[in-house]
Amino acid sequence: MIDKVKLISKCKEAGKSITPQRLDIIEELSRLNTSISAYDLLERLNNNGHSFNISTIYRVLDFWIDVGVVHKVESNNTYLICNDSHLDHFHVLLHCSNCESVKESCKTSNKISIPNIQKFTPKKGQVIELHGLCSNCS
Amino acid sequence: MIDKVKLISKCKEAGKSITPQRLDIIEELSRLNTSISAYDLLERLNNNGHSFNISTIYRVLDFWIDVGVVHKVESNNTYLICNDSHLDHFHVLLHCSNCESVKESCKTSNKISIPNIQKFTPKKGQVIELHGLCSNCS
DNA sequence: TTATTAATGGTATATTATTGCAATTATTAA
DNA sequence: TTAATAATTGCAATAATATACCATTAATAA
Repeated sequence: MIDKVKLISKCKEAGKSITPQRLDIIEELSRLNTSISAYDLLERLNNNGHSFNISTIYRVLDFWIDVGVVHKVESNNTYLICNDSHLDHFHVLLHCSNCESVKESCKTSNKISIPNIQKFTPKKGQVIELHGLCSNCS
Repeated sequence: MIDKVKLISKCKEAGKSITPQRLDIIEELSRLNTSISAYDLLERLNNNGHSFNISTIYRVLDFWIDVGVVHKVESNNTYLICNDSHLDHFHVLLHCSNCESVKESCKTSNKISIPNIQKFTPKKGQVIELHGLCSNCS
């Protein structure tokens, strides 16, 4: 489960406020151990007593992405809670082609190294998706 | 412009055949120097005398992705012709957050290095998208 | 408290992608 | 070559993902 105190302090740092909806949605996401689509998250929440609208889900996910607590997994349009929001290294998402799980590699020793490419300046803290086979499936 | 002879030989290797539609579509893609969405590609083609259906565009793009000649840019749902289909290294797409261009880094010296992460086995030849500022915009 | 700003709900709609089936084209077998 | 078979394409419908707009509600500041 997510650490609410930590969340609140992150929001304060970013000058943003937590609302009940934002808390409910991030808590639901934190119950999962893999990524989920916006519509599936909506369904889970609404089957569980809530009655969110899809636009709220997208807005709240974007809010948490802004704060640095959620990543969007671009290759399958799902959303994943972020274990580690340090901005000084890349976040590596490991996407298993077999079981479809997406996990974040959070060991700092696993820093990916990217050479200076054609004078391109990579953004700090960005997400890099790697596809392959996870330890269970390989 | 794309090298047709090379394309044909790649298809043969993969046991696939080239059709007029497949050629027309890949030729249009090769006229661009950045990535394009499926619907925009459809519009360009159809403004230019063709009358493709969107499903053909998607199917043909998937065909070329299979052959290794096209990459899908997952972060903005566009498609990019591939300069370099070697399967033994990662393809790095440089996505400029300012001018929105997407270019492939094709120098082999620019190999990205990824450590062994949690016993994860990365797929050969996969595409890695990097976001940042290109040389023009930084 | 009142004014102002921010967030949410609801609907409509935009964007991206796939499916099923018929028609056409290409390939293979006879 | 012709018939049979397989692959591809066209077309329409629809699924899946995401955003825009505006009214309402909640939070914050004066």
